[in-house]
Amino acid sequence: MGMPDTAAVTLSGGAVVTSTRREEVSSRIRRALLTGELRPGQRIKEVHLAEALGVSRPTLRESLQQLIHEGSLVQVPYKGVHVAQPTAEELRDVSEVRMPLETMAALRLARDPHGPAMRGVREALDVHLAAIDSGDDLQAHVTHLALHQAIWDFAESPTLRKIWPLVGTQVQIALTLDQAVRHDPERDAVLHRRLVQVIEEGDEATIVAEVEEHIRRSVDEVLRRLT
Amino acid sequence: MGMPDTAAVTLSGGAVVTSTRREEVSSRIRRALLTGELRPGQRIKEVHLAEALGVSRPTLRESLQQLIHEGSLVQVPYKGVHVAQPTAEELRDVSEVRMPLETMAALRLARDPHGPAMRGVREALDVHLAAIDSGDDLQAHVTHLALHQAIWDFAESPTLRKIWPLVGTQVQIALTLDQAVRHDPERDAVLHRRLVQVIEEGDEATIVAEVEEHIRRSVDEVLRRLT
DNA sequence: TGCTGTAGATCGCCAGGCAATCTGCAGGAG
DNA sequence: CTCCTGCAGATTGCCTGGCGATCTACAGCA
Repeated sequence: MGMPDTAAVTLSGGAVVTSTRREEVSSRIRRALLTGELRPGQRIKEVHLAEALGVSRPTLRESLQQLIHEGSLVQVPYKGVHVAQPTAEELRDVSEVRMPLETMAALRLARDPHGPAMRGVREALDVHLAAIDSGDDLQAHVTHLALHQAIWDFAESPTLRKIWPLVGTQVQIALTLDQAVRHDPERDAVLHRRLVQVIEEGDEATIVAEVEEHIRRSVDEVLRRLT
Repeated sequence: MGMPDTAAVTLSGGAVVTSTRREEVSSRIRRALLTGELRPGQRIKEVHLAEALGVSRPTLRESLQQLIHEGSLVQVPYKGVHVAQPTAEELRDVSEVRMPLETMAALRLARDPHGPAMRGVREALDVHLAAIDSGDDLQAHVTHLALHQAIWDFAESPTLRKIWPLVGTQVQIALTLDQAVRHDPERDAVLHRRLVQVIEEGDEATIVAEVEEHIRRSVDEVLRRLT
């Protein structure tokens, strides 16, 4: 069997290792979007980026298709690809869709408050809290997104998992803009701690209200900064 | 200006004409999935399909990435690409997510029951009814999907529009399976007529109930046939 | 009968290149 | 002086041809 060594060889590459180059490239670009290395509206030149990533242009283009479909990137024929730059309108729209779905995810989690899924979410919360304490703004940002993604992921719905990128990246891009100006990490900690706790306690009505409130608050905050 | 002749040349190509070859290929494959020309589980061989479509392999691969992301196709590294074949579990899951979203779309439409959006939905309904009357099963199938898509599209939410493919293709693949066995078109006509009418009348509670009922019924029917 | 190994098919990826299209800027008309 | 026109450079869309990696199937052997 050829599996073992394939896995062993790639252990020191970085974070997660994907089996194909294309996936690797996608992850790297996603990461760059997270860290703000690629900024909203920024133009992407294929040859340049392909070279920087050490892959051929066709392979890069396949990767870009994925990210374009997720909404992180936007493609205009013969003009090129640029990082998405959601308008206030679009952010409101995405949050409206996000509410019932994240609520659904939370309710699913609440059905087994002490199972492995909920443990995974708690863990994501802890990591986020630790990042906040450490004072590393970038890390706080990344783990913040990871916490919300964990809620979607651990809900064990393949459909929700497929939808998350569409919703998550818009949120992420908006927050990335914000990131430098980010303040009041303490409040952030309190809010997320409470969110997770409410899910664990499992009262449906409270969960619905809390998730909606959480999302609404988050969007409002971003929108206030955009205007 | 170089636009006019570009448009003129392609007038006789078929339905909608996309500016890039890649998009053209994507549409064609989507269409093939709709008509059942490509069946669930079927393996796709790149060279073969590229040749059949008259494009190069890299271009086809870019197209495939899109469809893979939409969930119509599934890619297994070094094994190849095949048409998705949702399990009963996945179909239940997708319908659970579909309910709140299609409900949201319906509620949005109901806010302006006589506006252009609702008119578009009505039109889609009429086309569907006409197809049923004509006795053309394939056309009935296609317009059925188109009607539901219209509900999502005319809700004017960019996020819903982006999510639709993820949800719609699963439904579509399931229904395609079913298509040959499809019967009782009269009942289908009644149900969809009622669905649209309920939305037009605009009572929120009724809409919520009707959409949920409609989706539940549809999924149950497909699942019954699968087992 | 069950396992191993080899050959063919297919995929992942690359290099290099050509035509179509967009963009920016210089030059001429009003 | 402003606005339009036309050209050159940059960039994308797409193609051909090809090489190594990996999977699958079948034949030979224990």
